[in-house]
Amino acid sequence: MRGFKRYSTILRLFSPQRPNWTVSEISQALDTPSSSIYRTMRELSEEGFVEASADAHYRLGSAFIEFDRMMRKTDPLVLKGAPLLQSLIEQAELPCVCVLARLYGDRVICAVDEKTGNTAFSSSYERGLPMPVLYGATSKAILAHLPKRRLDAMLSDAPDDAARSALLSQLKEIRRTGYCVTRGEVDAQLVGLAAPVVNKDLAIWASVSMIVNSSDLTEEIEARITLTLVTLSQFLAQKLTAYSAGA
Amino acid sequence: MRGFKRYSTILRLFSPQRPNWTVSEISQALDTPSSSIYRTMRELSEEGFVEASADAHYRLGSAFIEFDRMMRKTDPLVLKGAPLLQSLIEQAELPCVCVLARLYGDRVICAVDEKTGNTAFSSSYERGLPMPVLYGATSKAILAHLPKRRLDAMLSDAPDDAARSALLSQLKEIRRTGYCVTRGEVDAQLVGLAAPVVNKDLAIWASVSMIVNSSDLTEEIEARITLTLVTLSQFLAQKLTAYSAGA
DNA sequence: CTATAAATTATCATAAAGTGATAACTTAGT
DNA sequence: ACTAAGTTATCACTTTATGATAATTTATAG
Repeated sequence: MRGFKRYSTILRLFSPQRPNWTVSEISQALDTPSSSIYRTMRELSEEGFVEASADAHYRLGSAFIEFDRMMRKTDPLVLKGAPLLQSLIEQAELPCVCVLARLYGDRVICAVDEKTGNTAFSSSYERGLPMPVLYGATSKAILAHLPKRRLDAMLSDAPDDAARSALLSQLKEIRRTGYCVTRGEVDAQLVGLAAPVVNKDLAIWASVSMIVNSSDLTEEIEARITLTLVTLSQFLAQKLTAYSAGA
Repeated sequence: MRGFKRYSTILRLFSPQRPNWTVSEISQALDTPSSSIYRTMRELSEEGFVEASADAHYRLGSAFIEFDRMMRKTDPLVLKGAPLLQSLIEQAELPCVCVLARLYGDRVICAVDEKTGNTAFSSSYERGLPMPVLYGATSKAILAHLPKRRLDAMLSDAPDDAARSALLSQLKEIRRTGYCVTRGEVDAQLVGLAAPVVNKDLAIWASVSMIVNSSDLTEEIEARITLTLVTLSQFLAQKLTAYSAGA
C-alpha cells in the first residue's frame, strides 16, 4: 500500500459495526506485520486521527470532530444551505426529513439534515452516511447537471443499458422541470422530492430534498413541495454564486 | 516532511480564516515544489479528505463528515454522554451551555455540546474547537485524575512554578470534592462548573460541565448545579464501565 | 515485590516509494 | 486557433518505509 491510501485504508476499517481494532487485528486484516502497524498507528494517534483505548485497542480520534467543525464553519454548501434548510423544516406542514446532499466520489453524502419533531418514520438519509448515486430523488437531482464525462463514469454501475437510458431520460426531465420525485427507491413507503443545486465555480454538485411518507402525499401537497424546493434550490444557488464572487 | 504528518500538515492549513488554498499557495507555505503538492492533493482528494474547487482552489472534503458520523455513532463518550447532556439541558433552569469535553493531545476538545434555547450569551466552548488545557473548569476537571506523567507534560506550559503549585492544589481539591468551579478564566462574565468523567479501561479522560452567566449564579444555584454535575459524571462513568465490559 | 506475558518501541539491512526538475498534456478563456 | 494557467507524466536520485528481530516497557497475577 502506498501514499495516503496506506492511512485511509486503516481509518476506513473503523465502522459502526466494528469501532474498535487491536494492532494484531489490523495486522491480520491488511496482511501486514504488526511492527509496521504499530508505527503507522503511532503516526495516526500523534495527529489525533486515532486514539489508543486500553487493551491494545484503538478507536477513531477527536481530530475528526475538529475537522468536522471546520467543515460546518467553512463549507459553502453547509454554510449557506443550513439556515435555508432550517427555515424549510419550520414551514413544513407534514412529518418529513430535509436534506442537503452532494456528490462524494462515486456516491452521494448528506451534508446537512433536519427533521420535523414529529417524525414517526425514519429515512435512510442521515448526515455523513454515503448513499448510492443512481437511486432516489436526492441522487438523481445531483446527476442531472453533471458533466457527461463524470456522468458516464457513474453510469457504469447501472444494471443494464435499459436502466441507463431510462435514467438519462429521467435526468433530462429533471433539467426541464427543475425537480425530481421518486417513490420507494431508497426506503419503502417513503417518497423523495429533490431539486438540483449546482455551482460550477465552486465545483459543487448537490441537491436539496424532502423525504415524506407516501401516505401523506396528495397531488396538491406534492405540487407545493416541489415548487418550494425549486425556489429554494435557486435561491441557494444564488447564495453560492455570491459567495464564490465574494471569496 | 515524513509519514502521515506530510498529509496532516496540509490538512491543518485549512482554517475558518482561510478555508481555500491553491496548490501554489500550499507550495509556498510549505516550501515544497508544486509538482509534489499536486501529487499529494490528488491522493487526498481521491480519498475525499479534500475537494477540488474551481480556479485551482481546494477545500476540505466530505470524508470528514463521514468520519464525524462514525464518531457520533461509535465513540463511547459521545454515545453514552449525549443523551445525558440532553436531559441535563432540559432540566436547566437558567440560560447555559452544557459540554462534554475530553483530552485531545495537549488541549481539550468539546465532543458534545447543548445549549438552552434562550442563551443570550455565547460561550467559547463549541463542539470541535480545541481549548487550552490549563484554564477553565472544563479542563481542570479533566486534569484532576490524569496520571502524573501526563500531567507533568501538560504543566510545562504553565507560566511559572507558582501557577503550577496553585493548579496542583486546585486539582487535589477537585479530587476531594468531585467538582470544579472557575470564574471568568475562559470568557469574562461566565462561570464554568465541571465534574471529571474518567474511565481508565477506555483511556477516557473527560469532563461534563455547565457554563452560565456569573450574574445568574447564586450560592444556592451553584450548590444545586455542582451536585447535579457530580451525580451525572458518576452515572456516566458507570455507563462507560458497563460499555467497556460489554464490548 | 517479583515473575510472567503482553504490548510497544527500537534497530537496521533491504526494498520501495517519495522527490522535484522538466516536459507533456488539458482546459478555459480570448 | 491561440494563449496561459492548471494539471499530470516522466525519471534519475534520494529518502523513507518495510519487516524480521531484539530490546524495552507495561500490565497482571501470584
